Amino acid sequence: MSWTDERVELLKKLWADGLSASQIAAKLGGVSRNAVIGKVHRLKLSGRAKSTKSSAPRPKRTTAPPRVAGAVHQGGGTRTSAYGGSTVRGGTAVSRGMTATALKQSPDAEALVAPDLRPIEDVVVPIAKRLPLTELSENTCKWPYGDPLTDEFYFCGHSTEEKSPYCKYHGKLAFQQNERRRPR
DNA sequence: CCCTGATTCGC
DNA sequence: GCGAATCAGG
Repeated sequence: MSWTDERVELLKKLWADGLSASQIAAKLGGVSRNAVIGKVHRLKLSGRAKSTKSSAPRPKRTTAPPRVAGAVHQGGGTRTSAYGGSTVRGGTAVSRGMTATALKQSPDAEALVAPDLRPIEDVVVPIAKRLPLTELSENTCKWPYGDPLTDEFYFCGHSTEEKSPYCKYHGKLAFQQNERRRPR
């Protein structure tokens, strides 16, 4: 995505409105927050009220930072699928949830349907961050909410635990629900 | 840890 | 010019 006049105008407006770089990046789409910040600086419209620095001016770097080819940091651009084929303890929770919804015709399917995307017992899931797909990163929970075919579709977005596509709440829920399910 | 903006520098 | 990598701070 390139910086068209319109996108620059929107950037200026949102920046002036006090939105953070990542928020602006999300609204613009197709760019990372770094890209936004970089553009802001090039446009020379940084220095917005707040002063983060002042003490200890950043020393210049002498060694070039190592660059990893194909690496993706925050924000937009190339990104692997949220579903990515990654599994968690015997199957994706995503597919499990979808399967449960699709299996309504099965006699005892009711036991499968309702609870699947819901907290159980005293396990409380804090309010989801409701991130769109474009806002997910490697470390955001990819537990889906809503119907992918509607506008009401978003992801949990909490920080995930290491090596897990889900946050501690959804990783735990998926695990516990899986164990509770008794085949009869 | 999460986030923020700032900076450098390879492309 | 662009933006990832990195830094410094909250």
